[in-house]
Amino acid sequence: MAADGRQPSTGPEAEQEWLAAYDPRAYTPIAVTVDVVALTLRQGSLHVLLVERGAPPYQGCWALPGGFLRAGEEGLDEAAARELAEETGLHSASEAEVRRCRLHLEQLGTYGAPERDPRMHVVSVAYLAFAPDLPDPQAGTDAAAAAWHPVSDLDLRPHGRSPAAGAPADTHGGGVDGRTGPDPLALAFDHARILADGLDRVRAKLEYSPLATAFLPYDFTIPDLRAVYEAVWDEKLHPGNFHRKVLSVPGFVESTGSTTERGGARGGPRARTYHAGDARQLHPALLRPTRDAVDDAEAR
Amino acid sequence: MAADGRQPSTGPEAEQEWLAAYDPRAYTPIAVTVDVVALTLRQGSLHVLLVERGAPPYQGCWALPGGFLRAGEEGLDEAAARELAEETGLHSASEAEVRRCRLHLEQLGTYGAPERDPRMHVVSVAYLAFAPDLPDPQAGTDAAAAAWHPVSDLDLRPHGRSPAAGAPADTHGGGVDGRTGPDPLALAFDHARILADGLDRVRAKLEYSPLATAFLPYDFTIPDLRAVYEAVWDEKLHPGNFHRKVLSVPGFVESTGSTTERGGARGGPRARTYHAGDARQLHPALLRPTRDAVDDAEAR
DNA sequence: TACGTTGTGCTCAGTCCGAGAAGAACGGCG
DNA sequence: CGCCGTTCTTCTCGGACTGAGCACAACGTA
Repeated sequence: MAADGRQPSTGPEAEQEWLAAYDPRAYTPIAVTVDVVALTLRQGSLHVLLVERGAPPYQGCWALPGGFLRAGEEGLDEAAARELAEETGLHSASEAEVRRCRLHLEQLGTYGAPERDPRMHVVSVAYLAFAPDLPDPQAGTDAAAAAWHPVSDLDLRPHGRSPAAGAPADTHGGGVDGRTGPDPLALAFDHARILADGLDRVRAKLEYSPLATAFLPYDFTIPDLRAVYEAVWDEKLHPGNFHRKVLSVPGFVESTGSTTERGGARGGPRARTYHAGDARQLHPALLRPTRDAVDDAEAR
Repeated sequence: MAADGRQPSTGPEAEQEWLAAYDPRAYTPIAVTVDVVALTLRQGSLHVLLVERGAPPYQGCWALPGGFLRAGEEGLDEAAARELAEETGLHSASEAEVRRCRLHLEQLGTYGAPERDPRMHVVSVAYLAFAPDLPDPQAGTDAAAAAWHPVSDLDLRPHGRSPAAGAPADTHGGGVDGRTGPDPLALAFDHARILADGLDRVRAKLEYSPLATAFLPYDFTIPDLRAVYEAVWDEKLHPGNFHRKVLSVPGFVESTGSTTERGGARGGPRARTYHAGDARQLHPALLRPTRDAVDDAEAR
């Protein structure tokens, strides 16, 4: 129920009294915040928008963008959209993109463990956003301390846990390409967990929803779309089969009738362009291959 | 972020000041509640646990069981489990069932529109529970006003909206069997929406997760499992193909080696018994048939 | 005992998917 | 300008899976 009105064993008078006693204003307060896991594709790899914390706790750490829900003024979806716009500078830079629905925003989950913030009990509603490649947040705005980070640079293990304790010792393929940072970035609060949940969600969502198009500009090619799937799933896909499959799913993409101006950077013919169709679900789904290995990993 | 600590354009002193100004204690308070969509199977049809409201608003209406999150004392999962136990009388009746993990509880979503409760801004974290057939909530306990209701008796359209306005005019198959109530029960607050989201979730979840077993006792037969799918999806399934499919998915069910004591109520041989396997996902998934019709309905 | 019901297993045809390959268009380089 | 490697697109083929129907045996009930 929204705010409780129960207690059936007594009359309505005691009911009113009990309700008054439960007025949260008189009790330990709870803060409600909205955090956003904003994902985009840059240079073929998945990036997440982070802000640098300027105050303790976790001062200097990177965290998901977010802020308080404005009580009585806005719903959760509005708050998430507002936070994202403030942090990316989207409001001025490319508001047209938002209007064109080139940005997907959905609720991810809510995190409310009492000890997740040392100051007080904070309930955070996390949102997941997919965006096409956006410009860097401009300095001089709210978003000065915000930046896109490659997901592979981040430490997604549970907090502060050493690799030997509990978690499998392998690096999970995050550092095989030898990126710059020797130790992966740790995130503030339980944001590593939230980000990990967001990544699970986006990986699953690409299978049965056409949301991969949200990572691309309005017009795109099938190889562009394949690059999204390959980046999110971290797997190479068979170009021919992917092409056949995408075109066979009704409502996934619609042809524009034209092609790209030039071929690929390393040669190859021009590709036909498409834009997103009107389907909200993919039937049949675009299942990802070699799920058996994933099965084994999850069963452990 | 959990509680904001940003504002990069000024120094840390202004930071502190700003943080203090955002202390939610000083602002309009927000209440956080936890509501539970508890589903079970009774006589072959899906039922949901509801409580009757004893106080305005929506006095006399049925609502989802729920209550306030106890600030600083419990997380969201704990609060949901507590509410469910209080409302069903599970704590005394069949705690063994809970211990055996015969009850599935997962977060469904969070609802925080400012006007969803007329008294104040209430953010509700909804949970979804699957349970085997539980006894009726006993009178004389917290759960006196609680009861299991067939889902098909409820009005799941958006609030107070007449069938002609906006929503399609068809009854969506909810009343074809001519059940007792002439008009379907309306739920308090936005609980019809929450329940509808829960139903969507459970229907989708049966496809790729083995959670159908959460609706059954520890030992069950394949026809029992088929009955769960048929009730949730509201579709008849092919017995032979269902049997083949369930046994072919690794980790879905494990044979106990024995059979039922008697045949079916209307004849037929004894069935072999199984219990849930250790798989957390179904590979390959158990896709539901005739999704094309669903496609059309969702495309509208 | 007869009959309808149902669990379990089988067959068969259609569809889908992974893998490979071919043809054509393109960029870059000598 | 011609060659070569790259890549978009289409095609083929064999295996796997799915939906539909059927068979048979075991069971409850009349």
